[in-house]
Amino acid sequence: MSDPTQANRRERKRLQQLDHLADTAWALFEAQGFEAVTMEAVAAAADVAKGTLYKHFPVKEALLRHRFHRELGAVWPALRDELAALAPGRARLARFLAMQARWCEQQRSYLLPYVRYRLSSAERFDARSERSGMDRIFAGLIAEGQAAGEFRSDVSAALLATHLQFAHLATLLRWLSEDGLSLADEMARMLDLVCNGIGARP
Amino acid sequence: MSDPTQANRRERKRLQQLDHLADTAWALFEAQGFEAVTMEAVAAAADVAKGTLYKHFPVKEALLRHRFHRELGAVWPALRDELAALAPGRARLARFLAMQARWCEQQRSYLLPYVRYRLSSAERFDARSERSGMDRIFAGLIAEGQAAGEFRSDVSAALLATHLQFAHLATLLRWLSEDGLSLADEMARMLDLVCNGIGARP
DNA sequence: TTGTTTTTTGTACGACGTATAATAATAATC
DNA sequence: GATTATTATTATACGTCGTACAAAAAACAA
Repeated sequence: MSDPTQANRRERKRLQQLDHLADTAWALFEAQGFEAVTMEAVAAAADVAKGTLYKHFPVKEALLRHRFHRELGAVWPALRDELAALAPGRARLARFLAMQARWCEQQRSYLLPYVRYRLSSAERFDARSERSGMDRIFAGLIAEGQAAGEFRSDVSAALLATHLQFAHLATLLRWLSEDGLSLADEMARMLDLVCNGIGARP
Repeated sequence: MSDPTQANRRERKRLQQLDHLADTAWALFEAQGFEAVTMEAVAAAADVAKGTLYKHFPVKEALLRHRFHRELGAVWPALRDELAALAPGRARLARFLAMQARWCEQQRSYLLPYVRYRLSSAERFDARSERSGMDRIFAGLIAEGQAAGEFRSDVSAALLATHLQFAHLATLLRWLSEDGLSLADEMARMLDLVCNGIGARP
């Protein structure tokens, strides 16, 4: 296991299996709904033992996460180019959130368990754990804005990003729980709150 | 059941039972730790069937919630008087958070499951559900600040309060997950972020 | 090939939370 | 005060989650 190319092969195979598991799970979710699909069913459909499934995806919501992460990864490069045309900082953030909102509207049925999962899992605070797609993107956009002087720099970019992300998740949760809200509007208001704060302008 | 005094008696008895259940549960938690105590054990210790316990406390964390709610209710009147001496808005909020931080430090071991529970339960967005102690207090402090012109009024007090509360929970979660942080400091910084936003001051 | 390490498997387990039919307790009606 | 209707409680069974672990299989190194 000292050979690096062997280790890479191993890792590539592992990633393939992750995709395989997440894909079969996704097919079941679409057919029967997230709640109705049990982990055993996913394992069976993927021709894998329960324990193996759990090893790679310790909770059911992690299957959603993998899928979303991959989807985001696929469109991110193009998105990134489009954002580059905008001023760093708030403008890019606003555009990103607007696009994200459209995507969320299509994933609405899977979003509630996912948002809950993200909110209650503390992994994002573990410095050693790899940041997920959204985490990294938020962090990047914040850091850019900070560098451009659009965001305050007396607080670390990581903390600002966390702050933004919680507000983001909270907005999603509210949108999911109440009817008749426009997600794009709510996201725009959220960004306004996060950037300007709740204090009255003097 | 049309007699209001009968209904009140009923309700009083129900509340007593809630307290009884939460108290016995709390005793077990202190003896064995939250995770180690099963719901069946709580039910047995309270001389009640499992189903009854679940009827009143649908998830284990709700037992913590009841306890915390009651504790807060006990000290709130005095706290409220003390806060009244301060200017409405940010000053009161800052003081309240500082006191809350001291209390949280004593409850640290129970706080992680509780914070996770609060974050992932969407009940606070259900307009029909009664707001919990902290919810109501945040909402009140925000509304006071809004009335005094310290907080912006182009956004509803409810939304501002939600924003604050998520930031609050996020800060708790971070404090619980990382070592060596001063909760009071983190709360102060959080309030600064919430009030002033992440945008650079012009 | 042989020996070693890592992964997968199968299965059992404890706890959560749900559901339900039978039973007890409480309120309302006569 | 006895009777009926309502509501709360009980006991129990159930499905699922997520964990644990020993046995088997696969991948790797020699």
